[in-house]
Amino acid sequence: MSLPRAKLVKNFPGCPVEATLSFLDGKWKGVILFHLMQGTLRFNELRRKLPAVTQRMLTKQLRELEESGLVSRTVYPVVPPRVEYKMTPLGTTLKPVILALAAWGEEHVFCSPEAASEGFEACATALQS
Amino acid sequence: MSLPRAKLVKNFPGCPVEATLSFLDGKWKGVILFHLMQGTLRFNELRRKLPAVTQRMLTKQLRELEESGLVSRTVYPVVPPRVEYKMTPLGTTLKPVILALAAWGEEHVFCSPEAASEGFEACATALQS
DNA sequence: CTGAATCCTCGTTGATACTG
DNA sequence: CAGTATCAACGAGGATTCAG
Repeated sequence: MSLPRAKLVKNFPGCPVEATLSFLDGKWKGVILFHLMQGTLRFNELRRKLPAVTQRMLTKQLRELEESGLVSRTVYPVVPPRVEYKMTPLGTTLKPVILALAAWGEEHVFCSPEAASEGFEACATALQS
Repeated sequence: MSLPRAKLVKNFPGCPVEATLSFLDGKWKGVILFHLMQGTLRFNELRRKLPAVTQRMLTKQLRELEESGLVSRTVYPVVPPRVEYKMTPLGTTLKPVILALAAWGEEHVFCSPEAASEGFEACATALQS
């Protein structure tokens, strides 16, 4: 494996589970990663995927993901500005983890038809390939 | 599946990943679950496994895990008090998730020989059975 | 469109001491 | 041993405004 190691921004953890969780810290990183698994997204596209997140928070979490080396940020020098976010190669190694999280959430938490109809399951299974 | 659904303590999430993460929220739940995967543990045994956590926080996180239905708490009416914590059947369904988190942490975060020598890998693989 | 800069609140966490 | 109680501090996160 020649991938760069994930950068530990905060204190060194005492356990690998804690280590991984520290990268998903904050309230939105897991969800951001989940959506970026499906491909590159622009800033406002991400905002629409995360109806509850503040602009400020989305920016902040994205910066932290970038600093961790899980997400890359590409700025196109055009007017109006265009900024695209996508997973880095290191970020894609988190796919099995995100999928495990999503699968458990679907199986043991979600129950409403609304949630089921949003296509989480189809999305997740499609990403398994 | 006849298991009870995990109880959503806080706001209803908009995504299954967020849902699962909400159960691992707080700084220690993931690690607690990781250690309880290996079997029942008493309160002070858990404290020794989590050198950095305060007594107050450990109690709080355990209560939240109990409220979520992931961990059970058994009090033995003896002197001195004896309280045992173990995963519920629902909690054990999180094993694949915890293992995924642990595996990624080992692969992409940990690098120090000290950490490696603590037997995380051996522990995790042993639990796969 | 994609942010940065402020200000402010509220919850989480730590420290410490006490108890059955 | 396994907690509870209380106080204080910090910082994550929200609301709002300004900018290239």
